Amino acid sequence: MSVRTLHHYDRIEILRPAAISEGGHRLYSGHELLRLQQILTLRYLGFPLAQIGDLLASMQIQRTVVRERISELEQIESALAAMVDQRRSTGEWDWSLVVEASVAVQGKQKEGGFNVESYYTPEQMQQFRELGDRLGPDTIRSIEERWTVLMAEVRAQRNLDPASPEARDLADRWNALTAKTLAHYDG
Amino acid sequence: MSVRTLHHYDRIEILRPAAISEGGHRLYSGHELLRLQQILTLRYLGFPLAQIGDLLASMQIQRTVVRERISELEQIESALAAMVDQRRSTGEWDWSLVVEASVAVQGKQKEGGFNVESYYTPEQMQQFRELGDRLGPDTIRSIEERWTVLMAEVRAQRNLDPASPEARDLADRWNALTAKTLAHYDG
DNA sequence: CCTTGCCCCTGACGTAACGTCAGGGGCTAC
DNA sequence: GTAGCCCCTGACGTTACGTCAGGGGCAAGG
Repeated sequence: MSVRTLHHYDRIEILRPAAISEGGHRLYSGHELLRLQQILTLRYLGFPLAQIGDLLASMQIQRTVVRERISELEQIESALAAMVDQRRSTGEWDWSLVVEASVAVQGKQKEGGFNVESYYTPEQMQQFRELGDRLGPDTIRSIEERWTVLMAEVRAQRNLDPASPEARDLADRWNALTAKTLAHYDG
Repeated sequence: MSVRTLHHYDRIEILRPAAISEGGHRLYSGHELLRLQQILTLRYLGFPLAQIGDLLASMQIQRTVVRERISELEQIESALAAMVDQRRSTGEWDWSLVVEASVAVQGKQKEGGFNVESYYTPEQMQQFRELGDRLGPDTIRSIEERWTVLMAEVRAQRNLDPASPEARDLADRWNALTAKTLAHYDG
């Protein structure tokens, strides 16, 4: 990376410094380095810099949504585990725990099934619509397809130990899937 | 390929049309298509267009030299074969064929061994020096290294049937070796 | 023969992703 | 405090084309 490249990314607003020193120097933190890493990956895959900002924003939203979904699943699982453990140790159902688990399952899954729509807030859906306008229908459709795959994987793994490496490495897997997804645009 | 790309390659003089019609249209033949294929390969490997013209010129010279070398080896081989065949059929040495074979071997191999220098004419060496000035010492050195490898392969294969697919496909192998060679510049 | 439609021509200017240069300032070390 | 190295900004340069405008070739069909 050259300094001029950082200037360029700053000017086109895909990577801003975390802060600017009194002397006017750009200051970057680890967060910016991570973002830079993502930018370089997308650039290597042939994306124009002008699109990369929007792509990363889109992925950031999706990532947030997936993380929320995981924590929801963890809550459901712990509620169910508490209910079953109680029954196993006492031989009796603790009906308050049963109700709590029911609320967790019903409340989180809502219409049941894995309806993607229900996991986005209205504000997020609006953001997606605006992104869709900027990126074009084909691009956004392809992104959504790939994310459906990730959703399926998350669902398939929800019975795993939340403390397992699989669960902990989800961020890494997200990166890998992102790379795989984007590789298809390049072909 | 866009028309504008062809205009561009014409302007920077790396691919000229074979002819120009009365109406001013560029006319390309199979020869130009082959050259275009080479240009696109080099471009894919990351070479700037400005260098590609010189690189192709350099390779064209080397290719000619290698082809001459092959025909020399074929002559030597046929002279030796005639000599041995004669001895095998008559039981006697035909001394005129022995002399002919000796002249072929001595005359073509000159100082003996596989001294690259001895296979270039003074004009060709001069062309190389001029190319070296334009391309820089590192580039030309790397090209020469790779071509030494090709020379070794040619030498190793000189006992093969000249009509064999190996000999006939030398042009293809040249292309493959070129691609491999150039890939190293890219790394 | 002439129009229609598609392609080609040239020159000028635009674009992406930086690099280079010039003029000026920050920071650390001796 | 000053030398040396890095950073700043703005302006212009570079590569490999793309786009646009104005004008013409050329084959098919009326």
